Amino acid sequence: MPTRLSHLFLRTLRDDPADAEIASHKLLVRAGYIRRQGPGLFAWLPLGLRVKANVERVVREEMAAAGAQEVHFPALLPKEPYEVTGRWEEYGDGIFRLQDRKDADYLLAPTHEEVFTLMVKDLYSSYKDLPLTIYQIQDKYRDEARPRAGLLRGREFTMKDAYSFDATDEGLIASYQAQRDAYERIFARLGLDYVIVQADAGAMGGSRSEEFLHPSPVGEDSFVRSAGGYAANIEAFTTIAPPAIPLEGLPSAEVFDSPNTPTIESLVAFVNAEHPRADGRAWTAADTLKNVVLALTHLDGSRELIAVGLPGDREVDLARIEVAFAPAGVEAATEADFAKNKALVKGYIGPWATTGPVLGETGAARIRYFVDPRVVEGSAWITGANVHEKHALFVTAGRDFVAEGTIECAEVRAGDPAPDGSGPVDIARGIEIGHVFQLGRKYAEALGLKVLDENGKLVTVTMGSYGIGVTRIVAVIAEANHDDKGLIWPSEVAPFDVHVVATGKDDVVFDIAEQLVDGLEAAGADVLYDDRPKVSPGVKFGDAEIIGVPVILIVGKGAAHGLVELWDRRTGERTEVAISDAVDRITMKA
RNA sequence: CGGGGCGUAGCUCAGCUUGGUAGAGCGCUCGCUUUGGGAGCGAGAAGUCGCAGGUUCGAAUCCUGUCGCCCCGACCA
Repeated sequence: MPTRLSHLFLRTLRDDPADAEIASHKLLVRAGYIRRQGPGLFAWLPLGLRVKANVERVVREEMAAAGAQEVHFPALLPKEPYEVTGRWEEYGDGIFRLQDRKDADYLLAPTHEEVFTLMVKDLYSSYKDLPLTIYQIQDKYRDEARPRAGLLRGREFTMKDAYSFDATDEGLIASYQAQRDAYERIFARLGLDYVIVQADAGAMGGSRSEEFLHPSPVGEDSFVRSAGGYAANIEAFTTIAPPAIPLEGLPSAEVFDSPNTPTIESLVAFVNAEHPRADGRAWTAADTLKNVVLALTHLDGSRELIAVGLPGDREVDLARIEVAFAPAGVEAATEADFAKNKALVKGYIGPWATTGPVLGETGAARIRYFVDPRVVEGSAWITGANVHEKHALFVTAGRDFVAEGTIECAEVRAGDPAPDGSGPVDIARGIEIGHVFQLGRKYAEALGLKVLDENGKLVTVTMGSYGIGVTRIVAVIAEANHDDKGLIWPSEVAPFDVHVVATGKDDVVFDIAEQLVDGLEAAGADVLYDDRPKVSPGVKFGDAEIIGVPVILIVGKGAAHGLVELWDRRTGERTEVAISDAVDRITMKA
């Protein structure tokens, strides 16, 4: 049966909704695919549901081809499994929690590693049962601090999440590769550009992790890539450390007065004026060591001050630092923090003083100290002397101070060298549409998922988890496929194969249109039929454009002469065809 | 959580400075006309002006509080 526009639950809107910023959000609402229900919550209308179902169909087909089996878990789950793995606490405010009538704690699952693991533990106990990959397409819930951009970041969203279970490391690699390959096929079929980037695996506790990013200026993820093929999420980018310098013969550190130089800029100007370099080159911000005091908030709520040292020409990147300290939170230290720690002289902090080390657990400030990878042994810096209006020259790493370790704490810049030697990187924005993880044994260990191997020994299963954001993909496709008139769906996910528009006041056009609709349906096409009487052609054409079915068949003024028009929504091209040829032309195309 | 903005009809918004019976366009209903690019005329339905308190003879408008939403940042598999 064709879908008749006269009865379809749809109202297209002439104005952009006031709360929408990006094209996909505006158009999906205006074209009647979705409606907002609350912050980050959307209802799906008939058109939207069809597109979403098409995305899910592609995912299901490729999951099946990759040997994954579909299951379905509740979105509402008891907290216990999440307590065992620590995620009940780790998620903090990030999940929706609720109680039943007996006050037992539940959550709306943000992701399902725990219960998949437990289900496999319940049913399987032999290596012969593995490998196994199971998946579901299920709504997920996250209490996002700030939902935004319509479907791109919602608090309820549909995700395909797959989990692989293997007895061996080699098995995990194969299972991971099978999902990764499936993802490439899925995105190719959906016509979506993507870049596979190295991701930070730390938070999920795994060994290898890659994200599929769709490059887009509205994306929330920054990633870097080099012409030589390196690509990484900016949080996973690693800095090449320069070679260490032998300490012998290096000049000693010397403290100097530096009145009114609380910033890097003022300091550089001052040393160039008062302590110029012997070699004639001017000092730059990159010669200074900037020490920034941060506060970690650990899972138990305790607060720990730390310091990071990095070249003064770089800003700190808190997101990259978070990776190093996950799951602890990181924020800049407050005035109160400085007030409590007298050894930290704001504006003049350095790792070293004439009285000995200052930063570091054994230093005067008694806080842990980490440095950027560029701060290698033998590198000498201009840095704070821990006395108000005093700095020091030639403070040398490995001699005057020793850091607890190196961490990635500095911003990444376009032009920085890729760690694999493939050249300088540039920085772009992307939308995460898929993520594959080698989880390893973290969850299996915590939940006790073991199988007997061929020697009769119990071994812990190794796992992978693989996500695709289904609702997000609907938005991304809309974002990538529209013009100023409306949506333009790729045929694989379009809500209909063809949109038949009957226009005119003569009953003949409607009779001919009905026959064409029947013919198209008989040939297997999904048809949207604009059968509305007394609606002007302009309105019908406008609705066809905003709805975005790629193939439009206009039955109108030419119908009496045996002609209809084929309208390609993407190119705008209209072709007159004989009524008798119309069905074949369309179904061949589709 | 920090900064900014906004809450008035289904939607997009005006009115608020300077208090005096609630407005427009779109959409919706009915009638007539119109039918290849969001049509015309006429007649309608539709709003606790986010909420609560206060000032006042009188509050959408002024004051206080509060809730919500949007944007930027922070956060975010």
